[in-house]
Amino acid sequence: MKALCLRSRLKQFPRNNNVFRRYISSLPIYTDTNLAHQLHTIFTKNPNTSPDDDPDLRALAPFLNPKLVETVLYSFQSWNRAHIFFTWASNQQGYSHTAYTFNAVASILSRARQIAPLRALSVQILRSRCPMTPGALGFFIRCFGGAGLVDEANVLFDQVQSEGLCFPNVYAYNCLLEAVSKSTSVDLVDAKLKEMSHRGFVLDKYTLTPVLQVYCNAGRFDKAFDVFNMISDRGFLDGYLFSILALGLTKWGQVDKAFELIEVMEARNVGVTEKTFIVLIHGFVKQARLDRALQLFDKMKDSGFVPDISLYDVLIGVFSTAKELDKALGLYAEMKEFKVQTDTGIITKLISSCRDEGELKRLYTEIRRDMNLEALTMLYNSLLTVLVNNGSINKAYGLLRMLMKKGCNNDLQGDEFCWENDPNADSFCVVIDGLVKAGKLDMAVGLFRDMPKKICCKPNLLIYNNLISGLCSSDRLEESFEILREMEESGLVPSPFTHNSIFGCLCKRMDVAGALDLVKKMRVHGHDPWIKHCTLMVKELCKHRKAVEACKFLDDVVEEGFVPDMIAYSAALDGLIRIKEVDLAMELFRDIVARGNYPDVVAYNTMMKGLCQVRRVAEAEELLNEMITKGLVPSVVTYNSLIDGWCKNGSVEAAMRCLSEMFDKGREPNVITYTTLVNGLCNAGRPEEALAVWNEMVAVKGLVPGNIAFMALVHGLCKCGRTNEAAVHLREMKSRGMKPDGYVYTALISAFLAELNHPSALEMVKEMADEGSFPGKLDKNHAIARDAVIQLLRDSRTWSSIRDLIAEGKIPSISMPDIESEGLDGCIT
DNA sequence: ATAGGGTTAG
Repeated sequence: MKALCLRSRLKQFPRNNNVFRRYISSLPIYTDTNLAHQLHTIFTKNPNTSPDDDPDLRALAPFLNPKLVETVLYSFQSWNRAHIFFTWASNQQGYSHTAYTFNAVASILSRARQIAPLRALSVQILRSRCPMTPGALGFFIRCFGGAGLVDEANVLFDQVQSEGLCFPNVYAYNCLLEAVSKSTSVDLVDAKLKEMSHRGFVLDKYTLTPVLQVYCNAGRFDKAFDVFNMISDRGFLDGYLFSILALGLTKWGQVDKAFELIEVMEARNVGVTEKTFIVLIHGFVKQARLDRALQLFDKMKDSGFVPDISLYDVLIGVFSTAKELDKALGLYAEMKEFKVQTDTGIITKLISSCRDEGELKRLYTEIRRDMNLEALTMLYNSLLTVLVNNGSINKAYGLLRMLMKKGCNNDLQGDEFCWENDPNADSFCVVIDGLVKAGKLDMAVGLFRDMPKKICCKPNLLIYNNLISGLCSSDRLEESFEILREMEESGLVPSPFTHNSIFGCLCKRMDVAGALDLVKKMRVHGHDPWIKHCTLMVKELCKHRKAVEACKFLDDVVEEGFVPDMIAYSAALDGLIRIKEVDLAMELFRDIVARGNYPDVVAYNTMMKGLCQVRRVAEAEELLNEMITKGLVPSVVTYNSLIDGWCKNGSVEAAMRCLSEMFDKGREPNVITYTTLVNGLCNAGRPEEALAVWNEMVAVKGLVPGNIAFMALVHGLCKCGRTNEAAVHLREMKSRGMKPDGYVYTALISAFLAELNHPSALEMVKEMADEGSFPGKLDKNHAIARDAVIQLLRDSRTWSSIRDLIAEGKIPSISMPDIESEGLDGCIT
């Protein structure tokens, strides 16, 4: 009894040494204050020496007794000291812990949430075989429950019984149930309830409350309502039990039922506590039931409670995501009425409730006085963001510039805002980013240069990255390097994005040496160069017929330890093929596997195209078989390339066969397939079949031919001498809004001239001239067009029209001397 | 607050 008394008195003391010392000196005789003090001092002051080596401790050990140990345990501020002392005491000869010393250390460890030592303690208490009263067991179990060690509590509860150390009473059971109450262990609860009734225990309120809690946690409302009714029948019902049930229902989405329960409480005059209101409103909001949340919120106020800031915060938060500024402001006004102190979180939510500039300004006028400088800057930055997102980048820029002018005051003309705050780095970030996105790089750089040299405006990584990336996209590489240098000097570490922005720019410029230098630097930073930039380098080099250099670049990148992917290699393959280095391409293609990549369908397509173009269709066919063997599925592109190859190789039959096979294989031919065939058939002098194929594409397959397809057909028909049909398709093409180019017109004109149909040829020249499609001097078709014009000038039916076109400048590229030299000066006035 | 690049038709 005395020990219990002592413990509870000790617990009231804050863990403060002076207070403790004063207390120690007032202790009654039965505790040796001097001893307790000495032990406390030794364990506090020598944290580094092992207690076992301490001669002073060895001297004190024989005087240990449970009461002393308990006193000393509670005297430590740190759980760790207490634990060390407890362990030391455990090992002293002649001393044994009692349930009370175990409980003392258990409560200390539990409060400090020291799970592992607590677990060890449950083993130790069993091993020590110390007997305990049901009350002591209950206390111990509650320590475990408080630390969340539900299973351990349960096991221990059973073991102390089977070992005969304790026979639990209702209180001990209740403690166990309380420990279990945070869990969803319905089975465990049921088992314990059964045990209790077997033993003839009367279930009281403290039994049934945790039981209800567990049923609610597990969503077992059938059982929960049974228990609830049982509690009600026994007359135990109170607001707390209602709130457990209501909150459980809420957590399981049954908001309406929870709300009904509150109404029942009101009807029965069971007071709903403030905490219940708060917890339920939060729960309703979490369940996205703003309607009920607001209803309950009103009830709460009707009951005379002043809602706390957390409720205003969460409700304003909902209105803020819905962008309902008015409703958010309504709550805010109410909050002020209740004199609830606002905070930054709420101000932030109000700011993000604003949809546009107007709303931000309104908000500013309404809550200006409640905002501190930090909040003002936030509002200001929101305004800048809104402006930037609405495309008013100039306005955002202007505002920021205005703010940068010190002594910003009420005279700011034309603006209702009065900013007395300073912009911060975020302000600049928003505007610089906006300027970069709007392509106003010079302004962005200028603003960056003018950033005030203050800590709050120190450019951050995002600013540097955005600026460097913007400059790089505009090929302003030198400035990017300069800014990168400044960035590093300022102590910021470039991110992979920073380096890759510059790397991409170097690749776009085809600066192979520069790119490789940077890759070396990046490797030091542990940054991978983005392969898409390597691919870009390859593409650009290939565009300039430098496919060999591209391959070398890829090799060098590999040398640095970064292996490009198949896409980069495919680009290189294509580049080699474009400069007719098919054998080199083949070599690379075979080498790719050795580099750890597997050629994919696109790579095969590229290779096959290359072979077909140099009439090595048989090899292309071999590749087709190879890819199928490797489990790759040929695409429409694959077949299209092959069809083209066969057509150009004189085997139109094979191409046609392929077309029907495509259907079988489920690779639906597309416009390109048909166009290729139309072209091939016309070249083979088979216009009827070409028209049939065309018809199948349009009428049967419902495909929509584009510019190139139409031009192939028109050109092909001209070639076959089907000029009139060609002209019909030209009409159709134009009626569908497509614009034929000089190539097609020239074909038609030549064809009409060949048929000696000068009037029709003239029509075509007119159309071509009217559309400004007359082939320029550098155009392959220029000579043909010019010859046609000359021929038409020689014909009395057509010459005057041609003369007019020349006079109007619609045939600009035919120079006078050209015509005069033909001796036709009489035709031109 | 950050990926997405390679292949086919006159």
